[in-house]
Amino acid sequence: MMDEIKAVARAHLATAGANLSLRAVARDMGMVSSALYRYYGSRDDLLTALIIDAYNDLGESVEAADAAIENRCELRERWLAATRAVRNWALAKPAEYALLYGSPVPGYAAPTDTIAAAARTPVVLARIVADGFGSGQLTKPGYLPSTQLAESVRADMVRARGDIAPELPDDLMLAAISGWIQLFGAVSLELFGQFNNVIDARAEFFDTQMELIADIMGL
Amino acid sequence: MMDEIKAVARAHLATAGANLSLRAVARDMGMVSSALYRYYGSRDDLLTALIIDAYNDLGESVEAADAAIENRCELRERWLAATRAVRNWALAKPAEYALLYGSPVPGYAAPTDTIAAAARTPVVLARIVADGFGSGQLTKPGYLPSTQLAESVRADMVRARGDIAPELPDDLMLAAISGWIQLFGAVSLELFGQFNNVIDARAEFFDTQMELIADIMGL
DNA sequence: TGTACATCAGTGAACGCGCGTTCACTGATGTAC
DNA sequence: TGTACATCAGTGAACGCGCGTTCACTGATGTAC
Repeated sequence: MMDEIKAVARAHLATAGANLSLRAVARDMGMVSSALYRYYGSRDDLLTALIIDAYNDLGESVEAADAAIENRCELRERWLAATRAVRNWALAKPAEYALLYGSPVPGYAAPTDTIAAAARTPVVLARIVADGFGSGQLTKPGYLPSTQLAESVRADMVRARGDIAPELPDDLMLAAISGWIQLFGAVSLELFGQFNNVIDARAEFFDTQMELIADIMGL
Repeated sequence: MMDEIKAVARAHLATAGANLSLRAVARDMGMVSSALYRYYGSRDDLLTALIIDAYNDLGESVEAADAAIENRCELRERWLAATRAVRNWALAKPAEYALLYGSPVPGYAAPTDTIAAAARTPVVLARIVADGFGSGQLTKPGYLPSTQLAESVRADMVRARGDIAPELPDDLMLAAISGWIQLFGAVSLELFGQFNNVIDARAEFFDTQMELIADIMGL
């Protein structure tokens, strides 16, 4: 059924990148290409389903990694566990990572259905900081920026913390977003080949970066 | 001649992404597709030429932005100018940015010819830190990590600073690389759509991030 | 218990298009004697 | 000044392949009477 189609399509992503071919998927399933139209209205619909699945799969991994830290006050442990989960997921499923965080697929515009699934991972990261603030354990980032926040950036921070952590101060929210950027920057540069001939000790290097940004966040 | 082919191919990248089509390029030039083979041995050769050109174009922008800061001791100004040049270039040429820093093109392996061109931008960034250290102005990062560097990461730092700044201490080199990650993380997340519905004040937000990381680097 | 009908997953042919690459060739230009 | 030749950019047909999507259809299964 639909799940089997997605499974085969996922396998194809791994070799063909985002150039997903309906005919190739059908071929692998021993079907004729037109049969897929009973399940997905078009190639883009299938792609959307794959993207949502991938966001959810990543989100679940990260949620599980965070949840596995029993002492919820060990904020740094939670941060390290969650960020490692992102990297491990990306290494295990590079094509799906590229689908989510790589170059946009030409001619494909992600529908709004994807945004809830896309938010799961950032929410875990934000929640770590919010939990720390909520318990009084974390009152300010480990490093306060020397420059003042522009009003427009402040407005973005207000919206970004939204329902997750409405009471979180701007500078903590900004620190969390910096961590988010550092995390996905590190994973993307590694996966997309920019570490070749530069960084060999990749897991250790990643940990170093995440420890550093944890310091900055004050975890 | 060859430059005109590349110019047309670049225009195609903008609409078709990395799915560059030789036939489409030839069509736009009013030629027959086989004529291109007089200039490029294959589609991959053309792609390689475009990648090298793009790395050089970006590198030149960044070098020029850095060089425009007359007082070479204004390290923070140099850092902000160089990083803004990366972002501006990426916004002006999103398809070329995606070609360099986005998902790898399926079935294409970048030849080693690209690495010298690819290094130009990182070299500018590293040189800013190295200049600061060389002049005695910058002796340590603005924030010292709480954890010790693993031996394997230390070895990568040694190689990474290579000929650019052989005398640079590990922690400064690491800070520079963190800046590199933050920079490309911020640009990639913005360009690849992860800021949609999250960050609106993009230029200001980018500056905020680059100021913060400049603090961390000690600039 | 047996017949008539509806459902619906999957077929196969077709439409109209795309692609990279090869290969023998044309025909204008420039050079050598 | 005029002819013979070489160069070489670009042609056009072909090979063998790919694609997404549509549409009338087959044929097995399950349901209703």
